[in-house]
Amino acid sequence: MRTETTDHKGKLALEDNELLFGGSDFKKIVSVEITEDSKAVVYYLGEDSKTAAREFDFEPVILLCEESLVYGAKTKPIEIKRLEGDNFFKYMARYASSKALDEALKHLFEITGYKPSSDDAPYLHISDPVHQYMLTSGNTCFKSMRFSDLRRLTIDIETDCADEFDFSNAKRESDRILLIGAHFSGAPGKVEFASAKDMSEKEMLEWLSGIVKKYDPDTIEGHNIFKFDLAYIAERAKRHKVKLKWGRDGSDIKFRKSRVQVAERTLDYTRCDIFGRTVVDTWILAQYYDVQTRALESFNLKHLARHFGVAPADRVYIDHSKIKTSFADDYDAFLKYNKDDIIETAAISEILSYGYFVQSTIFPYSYQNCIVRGNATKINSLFIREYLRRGYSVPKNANRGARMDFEGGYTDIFIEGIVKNVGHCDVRSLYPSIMLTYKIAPATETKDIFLPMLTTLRDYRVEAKNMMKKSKNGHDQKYYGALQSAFKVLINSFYGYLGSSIHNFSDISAAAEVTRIGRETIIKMVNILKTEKCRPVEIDTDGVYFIPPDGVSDDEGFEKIVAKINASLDPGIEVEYDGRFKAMLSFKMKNYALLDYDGKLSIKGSALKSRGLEKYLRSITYDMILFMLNDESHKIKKAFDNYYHLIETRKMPIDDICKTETLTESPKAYKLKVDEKKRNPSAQYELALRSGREFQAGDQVSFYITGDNKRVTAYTNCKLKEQFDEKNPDYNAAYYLDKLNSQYQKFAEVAEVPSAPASKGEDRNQGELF
DNA sequence: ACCTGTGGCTGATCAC
DNA sequence: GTGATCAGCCAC
Repeated sequence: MRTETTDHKGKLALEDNELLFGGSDFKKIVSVEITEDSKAVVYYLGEDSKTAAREFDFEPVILLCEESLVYGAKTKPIEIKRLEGDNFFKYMARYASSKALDEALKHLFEITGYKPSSDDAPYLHISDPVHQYMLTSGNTCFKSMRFSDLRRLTIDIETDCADEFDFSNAKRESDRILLIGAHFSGAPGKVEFASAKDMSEKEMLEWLSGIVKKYDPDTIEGHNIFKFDLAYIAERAKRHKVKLKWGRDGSDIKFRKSRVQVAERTLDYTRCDIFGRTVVDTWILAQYYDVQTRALESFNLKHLARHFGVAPADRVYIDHSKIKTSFADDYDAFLKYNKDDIIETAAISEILSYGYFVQSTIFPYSYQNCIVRGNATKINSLFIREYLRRGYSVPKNANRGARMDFEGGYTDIFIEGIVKNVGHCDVRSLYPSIMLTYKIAPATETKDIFLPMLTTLRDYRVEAKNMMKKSKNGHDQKYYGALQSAFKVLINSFYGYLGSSIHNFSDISAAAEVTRIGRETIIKMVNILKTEKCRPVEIDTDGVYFIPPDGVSDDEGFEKIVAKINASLDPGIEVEYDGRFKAMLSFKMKNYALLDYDGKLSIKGSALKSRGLEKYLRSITYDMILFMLNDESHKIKKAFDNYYHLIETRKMPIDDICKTETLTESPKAYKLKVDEKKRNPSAQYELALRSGREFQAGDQVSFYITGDNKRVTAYTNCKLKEQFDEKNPDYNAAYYLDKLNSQYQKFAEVAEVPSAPASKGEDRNQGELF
């Protein structure tokens, strides 16, 4: 392993590690596809910077627990291999073609009664042929490539439909595409247009197909491209009988309904596959990003561009309801608007997709699937790839069906209220460190690759971080940054993989052991802190906030305390001092706010900063906490009165009043449940159903409450934000004032301010306003 | 068709 | 009113 050296492009020569990057040395692959006549087409970046293709026979395999399972099928395998060891899947049958394999699958279903997709089947068929080919060949995408080598085409369309998110409008005769903009990464900053001003819609679609052919992109990218642009384009193409032959083999683009899991959310979308290319949707990338950071207020492009600081200085914004007028009356602004959208999308994509580009060099999945598949699923493929490479049998999941629960991290709160001079320390990578230190790995993982892989990842991450620091140019710095954070994601997913119950090597009792040691470790930390006369404030899983003894008020003092903790913990378990804070509001478990010595406030926890909270409530919460931590509680009342007045007179803007919620299931699924009394009705779904628009799981709905009583039933007294009329504000002031008041009351005790704010000299008790 | 885990807080709804 | 339950969001 040449981890110290770099190749001619300055990349770490990590890619030689077969455990992580697969056993093939086929470099610069940009895409792998399987054809109907069972050929694997490998597209790669050739010496002349042009994309070339090589074809191989695709001989699909199937794993069996018994050799005899395939006896008697119409087609015979060309090879049956006995895999070593005694894991459940002991035989690998190889077939001459996909067609032959299909016959075998049919036979297997007939004799076992299990479908290939069943977890209980006595055979294992990897249904994604591209994945299977990569898995068995050891190929992965993008090895020895730079992100800038990717040929990326970013597109965005403007249409004259009334609802910018509803592609179903495309079905209407009257609807049409007004503009298509396209940006190729090889010509940064340049956007080409096809406009309804000088082309028919049919010609515009043909123009776009021409652009795809001309630039031969590896990726086609866009914001909300799955749910809007491609769906709309396909619908209009159907109408004009235009074929969208965008595939590298000249094939049509293909659609199918799919879903992607993003933490607790499931997003429905229409997946689009283009032969030899990858579709990248920044909307989906932003969803993943938000799970890690919880920093996004909205997933619209305007908001994202501002968040990532990529909005052009002279950015043109057009209210979507005015798109048509702008097209007719202010065409230059219209073009600039589309161009800005595209430039921003390309920039956001570069930031958010880099990590998946790096992942693609590791996992035997297409770039597209590296984006939409979960981490545990991807990690699973590493084990299977390596087991098969060694000719070793593969276990079947031990926990199927019966889900076992196990205990997680320890969380506690010792002091509630405002505290000053608080330090924080945490165990560096708690769960991975526990797995490595105490050698916890899946029981079924007999070839002993789980921990070595984890060690390698950890070492590589350290190295990537060093390289990042040493980098002399922005490009390298970004690359190593993406690399180290991709490693971090993987490292952290190993524990989740153990605890999952659906993968081949997952092992819940091992996961339970990891968390048990985790709890033991953090309790030990707290006890040492107490011995050192510190007062713990709040702990959560791997870290502690604590007040030091009197007299300790600088980093050195805190570091000494942390050193004491480290001295008592097992080698391999390292505690890091993570900084100190001027003041802290310890509110509830997992809910607190920190004021640092630069005066910056950071807020954590769903009770204090949830997107489910209306903006004005988030805002007053922030104000109150900031005042409290700065010893300016006397200012709270005035702020409260301001908010109160704005709501009372309905001058508070609707953006601050409305609530935005994500539909976690489709309105149809919701309605079924409500009808069967399996769930309660709720406003966002009722509005989605009433709107007439086709909402899907993962879509967001912004709405507000109407009526004049503070105790109205929300789902019968609500309107979409779009229905709001500024000139005739009809939100329920009493309802929102009551919420304002409750929020105030929550903090009144902590802040030691009057418990009943008198806004207009009225008498109020217990915070009751009405 | 898709899936890393547990723990905690809050608001909305409904049965009692 | 109160408690139970669910859904949604968030911390780690």
